[in-house]
Amino acid sequence: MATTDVLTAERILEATEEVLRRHGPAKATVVDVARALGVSHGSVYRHFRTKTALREAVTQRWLDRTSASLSGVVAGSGAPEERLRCWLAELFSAKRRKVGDDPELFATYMVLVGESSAVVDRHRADLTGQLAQIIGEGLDRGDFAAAGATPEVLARAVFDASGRFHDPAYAREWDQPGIDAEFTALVDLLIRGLRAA
Amino acid sequence: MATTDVLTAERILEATEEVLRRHGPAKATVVDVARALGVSHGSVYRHFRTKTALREAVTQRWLDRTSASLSGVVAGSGAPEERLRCWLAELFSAKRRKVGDDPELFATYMVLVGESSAVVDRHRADLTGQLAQIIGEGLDRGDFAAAGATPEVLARAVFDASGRFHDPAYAREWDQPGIDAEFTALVDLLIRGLRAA
DNA sequence: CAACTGACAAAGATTGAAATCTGTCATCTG
DNA sequence: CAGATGACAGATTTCAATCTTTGTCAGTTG
Repeated sequence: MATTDVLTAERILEATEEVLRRHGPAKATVVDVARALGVSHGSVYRHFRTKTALREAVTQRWLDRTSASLSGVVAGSGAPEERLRCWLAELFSAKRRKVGDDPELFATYMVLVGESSAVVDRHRADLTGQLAQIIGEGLDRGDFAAAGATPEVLARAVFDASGRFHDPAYAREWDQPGIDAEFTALVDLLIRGLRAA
Repeated sequence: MATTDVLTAERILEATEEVLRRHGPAKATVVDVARALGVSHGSVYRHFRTKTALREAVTQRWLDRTSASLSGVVAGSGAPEERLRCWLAELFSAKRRKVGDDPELFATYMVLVGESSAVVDRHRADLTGQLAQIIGEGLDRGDFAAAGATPEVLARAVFDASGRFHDPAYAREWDQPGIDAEFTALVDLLIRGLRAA
């Protein structure tokens, strides 16, 4: 069976996720990953130059799963305003689901995210790119008014403004009562700011 | 001289700030504070029940200085829109000045702030109260449109939305090039969202 | 010969005994 | 007698010895 006897980067990433889930970020060693795969740790180093590179690859995979799940909303067929609302709601709810379902695993990924700012910057660029796509369509259709700004600048502003509802630094506030009302108030304010006068 | 021979809470707070500045948050002990004042550490405990209470009081003093410096803008006489812009700019620049002038002291206060969430909640309530004051006036004058929301809800939305430019968690991004343009883009978006249709 | 192994040096983490700190309180002092 | 002291117990921190991990590479295996 090719999936169990050829050592690929993919299989290593899978095993690393499992080890991280079991042991947490502090105690997950390269030797643990190798043991889980039944190989020597030297073999892992053939696919990832350093432990840091391995951790970054795992982090990227995790973040990319979020980006991918949102790209469906970008490609959707509704009005831009509705898709923007939906995109922000989906981002918030996806993050909230991740913390709620497995807080320890989420904490693990928060540590990894804190370590690899380049990967995070890329993820942020992905997401603001998706936002810029939606906002750009809104401008083209005349639903939104740019007021001198490009879709990219507006996307970045919307992304920053909604940080409290997707930045993991605020995760412990996401189950407080009233959070949904605060989210709605913020999104309403942003959408009114984008709308054509 | 009353300022040097009577042991007051105020003098203890002053000495604590000095000790924190010198030693940092991890190595600042109650005995250090007492030594700086020339008293025994038992005397410090007469004014603050625990070391935690002392740290919280110092943190509150520090945060209150920011609130106080902004209240001038709230009480100002310009148009609400201009005062809101000015308030946000002043908050951002005050925070930025604090990191820039003495990064180590700022890091010290970031540790303290992370410890005492109740004090931070109060500070946030102070600041959103100031914002609500300005926004409320804007609504009264007809410069702003509520769209069904109270000044408090809008204030909270504006405060959350501008988090990247005042939350210490983002401090390391505050000297990146382009940050001022991003700040302006965000504030423009928020103000357009608040304006009467 | 491409993929893997495992012994190894250097870097980093763990541990537990000793030192320091927090918070209390019986006692002292002006 | 209000306010300050300092000795003390228990909690926390430090530090150095020891053990684990990372990353390399000469050598093995299919």
